[in-house]
Amino acid sequence: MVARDLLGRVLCRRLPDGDVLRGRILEVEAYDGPGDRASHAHRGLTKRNAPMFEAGGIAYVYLVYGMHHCLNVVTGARDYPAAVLIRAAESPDGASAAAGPGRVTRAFRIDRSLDGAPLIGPDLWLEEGKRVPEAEVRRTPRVGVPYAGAWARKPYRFVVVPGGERPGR
DNA sequence: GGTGCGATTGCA
DNA sequence: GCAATCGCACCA
Repeated sequence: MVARDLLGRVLCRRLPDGDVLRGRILEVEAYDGPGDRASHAHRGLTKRNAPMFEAGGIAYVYLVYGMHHCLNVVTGARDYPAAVLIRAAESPDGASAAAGPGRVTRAFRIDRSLDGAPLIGPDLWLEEGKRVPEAEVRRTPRVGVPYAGAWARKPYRFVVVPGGERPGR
């Protein structure tokens, strides 16, 4: 599964001033296919979710609640809407972690100008990182989608737990 | 052309 | 517990 393989990869972002921010991905959620009721794509192609219907390898960035951006990695084939929401990553400053999709995009200065951008640079890209061992991967149901019925309970959320102990949240 | 709400966060 | 804040999906 692509979502699980994104854990540990390094999210990289070049700012307008040339500085580069990096941080390992620590938490993701998968949204898979038109039938996934938790996905923005389940009602079909719209202006907002259009990038999800493109071929994988690009970003899907949208604004939620009028104040927070969320970053997704589009993973499906063309016309098959699938994406992985980046919910948490190491903070670029290396000190703390950015936990929560809105915090990740804020820490990396990601907004809708990157919607649909290819994930192979120049402003946003992914690098290989140390693979996260299975012992440190936790699977849980997704967050914030209680309206999705049975789909809300699918264990499509992947979290890196450094010690290999205790599920997050 | 008008209205309601969300893949959230932060503060009371 | 609840307000903040706005693009856009949906209905008329």
